[in-house]
Amino acid sequence: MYETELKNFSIAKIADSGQCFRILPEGTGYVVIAFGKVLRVTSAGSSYRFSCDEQEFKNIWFKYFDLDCDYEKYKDVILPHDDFLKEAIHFGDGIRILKQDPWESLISFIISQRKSVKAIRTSISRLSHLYGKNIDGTHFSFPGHEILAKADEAGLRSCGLGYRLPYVLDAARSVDIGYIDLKNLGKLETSDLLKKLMELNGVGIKVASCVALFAFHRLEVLPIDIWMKRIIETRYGGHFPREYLPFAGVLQQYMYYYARLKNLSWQAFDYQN
DNA sequence: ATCCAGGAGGCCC
DNA sequence: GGGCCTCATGGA
Repeated sequence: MYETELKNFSIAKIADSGQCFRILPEGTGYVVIAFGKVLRVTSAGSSYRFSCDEQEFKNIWFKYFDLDCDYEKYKDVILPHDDFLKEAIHFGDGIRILKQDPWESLISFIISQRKSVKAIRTSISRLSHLYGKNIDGTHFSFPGHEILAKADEAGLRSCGLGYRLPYVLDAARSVDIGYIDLKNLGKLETSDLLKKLMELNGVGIKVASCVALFAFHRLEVLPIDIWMKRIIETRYGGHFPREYLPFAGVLQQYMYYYARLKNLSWQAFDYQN
């Protein structure tokens, strides 16, 4: 058990921010399944309790939650008349950009295309139960590439992958044979990282951007999904403000969370697909 | 029941 | 390079 006070940290908001799919409400708190481990998180007054010792917290979870980054500073970059971002950052205070496992992120966001966050969670949960390791009796690790590369199609189909099934298989095989070396991708410049990821069938600019942002912490990358398209179109006249570009990924996360959870209306916005 | 979802590939021009 | 069309399926 490790207990600590944390600023700008909300496990609930992070769990529902659409960047990760295996932080789930359980009991009075949340359970995080990552790196083959299970971490329980509960709030205790103004502090948080984590179900691990101090050493594990500092070795693994401190980095994962990006706790050495000060998120208060993003309030200072809001442009004078940008009430939308002001609202979004206020509403989403506590969100952080995680540093997730690149392999799990890659497969997760390949699966994510044209799926709701809820449906993505379901697919990844099934995938883990079917091919992952039993960690503690009830939670299963995300399966490694060596397992998925040899997975049977019937099993994969039962995970609800739909037309993304060959994409997942191809990616697993590409990583398994070393065509994609995830350990070394982090050394690449962002544009080269995106290019390399997009060599995979089923990985376009949006999925590559999510992996770059949520696993490789490239905060300048701006993933544009249907929600961000609507936001940019209706709130920013079709162009994401260039003043925000150096950390567009972070600001985008507040906007996405705000729009999705407030279920904003888009007036006459008719953009679809 | 009908529509939507953290999109991408394959055409065609 | 941009404009359409299609893709399988869970969730609301």
